[in-house]
Amino acid sequence: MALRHAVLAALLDAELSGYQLAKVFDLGVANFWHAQPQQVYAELTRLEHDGLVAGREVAQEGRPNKRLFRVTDAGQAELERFTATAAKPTAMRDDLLVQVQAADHVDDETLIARLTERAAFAQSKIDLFSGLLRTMRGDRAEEEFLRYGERVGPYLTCLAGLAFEQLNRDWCERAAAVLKERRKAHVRD
Amino acid sequence: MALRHAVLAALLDAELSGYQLAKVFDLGVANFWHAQPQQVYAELTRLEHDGLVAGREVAQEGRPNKRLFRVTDAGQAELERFTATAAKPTAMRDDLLVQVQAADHVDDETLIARLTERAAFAQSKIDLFSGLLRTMRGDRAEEEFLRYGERVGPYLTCLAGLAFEQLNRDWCERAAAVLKERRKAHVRD
DNA sequence: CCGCTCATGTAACAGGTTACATGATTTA
DNA sequence: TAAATCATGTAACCTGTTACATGAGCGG
Repeated sequence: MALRHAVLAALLDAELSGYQLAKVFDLGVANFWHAQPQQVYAELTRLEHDGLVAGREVAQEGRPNKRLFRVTDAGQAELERFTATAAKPTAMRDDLLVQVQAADHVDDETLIARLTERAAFAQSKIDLFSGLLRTMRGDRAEEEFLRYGERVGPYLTCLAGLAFEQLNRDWCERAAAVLKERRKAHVRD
Repeated sequence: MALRHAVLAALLDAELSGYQLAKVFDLGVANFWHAQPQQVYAELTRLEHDGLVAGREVAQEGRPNKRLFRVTDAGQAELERFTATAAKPTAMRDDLLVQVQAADHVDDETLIARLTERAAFAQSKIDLFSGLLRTMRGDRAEEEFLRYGERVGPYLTCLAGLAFEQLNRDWCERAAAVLKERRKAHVRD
């Protein structure tokens, strides 16, 4: 039961439709949680059933009608309760790490390719997050925004996402460099 | 089908029993993948059935017998195939991030407590990983080990784990500091 | 004698992924 | 005219978590 709270947290800032929420939790954008659209729709149904969010139908012209959801008082209370419980640390689970663990026993050419791909992906997320942060803080300096800004939650999670992707990129580049160096050393043998 | 490859990768270095593997993938030690013991045993059964690992019974005195597993040629080939396929980037999924996303809408006292807890946990993993790295490289300098060491896969994944936990710790401390500062600012209003 | 480590599992459940389905409108 | 976007779901499946079960030896 974790997606529930992620959805509630996402709805704190604005009324959103299932479709918009699905995009928030999509791979490209997700800075604090990730989920498939199907999961989001299913969760919204459950949340509404449990009275933690309330939806209202909005008629649109030229495109399908949509339902906008907002957090109810019960939903707010549930978030409060959730925050009070300890969050168990995320377990490391990344295919790329498994592949690197197997280095020296698999083809390093392909492994270097995987690392290079991932570094590029991380870079694109870095660009995305940097832009989001700039938008959030507007013309204020970061320190000032963090002290006096009206809402820092999303900013802090975005900072985490940025740092994480920078780490990803740097580590991938380092690992790729190491494997390349070793190939040269090996050839010399 | 990801745990399979993690198990295969773990068995590259040594013949291990299910029990030993379970510890490798346990929360405390896992530097490249995490899984419950039950999952490990189940996966081993499947891997053996598929001929990717081979187990041999080892009789012991004073304690239960155990089965040691090693990677077969087919298992090696499977790992090779796996490495050739692109690994999809890990999706961010951390309860703590959700809690921080909701900051400004929930009690910051408890949130700061959560962040402090996590920072301490991260620190303990930093210590653990630092020790593992020292053990792996022995008396060699890191650069030298990475260039000429016989096996760098585990070292690289451990480096990733270390960097990740350092990031965790730093971010948690930063976020907690920001929330504390804001409480002061708020009181002054 | 209590709890820990070694050693291996089964069963039920919760959570997440993939595939499939529909249908209108806007953009290239 | 093909593809992308808006908008919402169902169903089957795979993966991971939690609870439970067993049994011997070892250390405090």
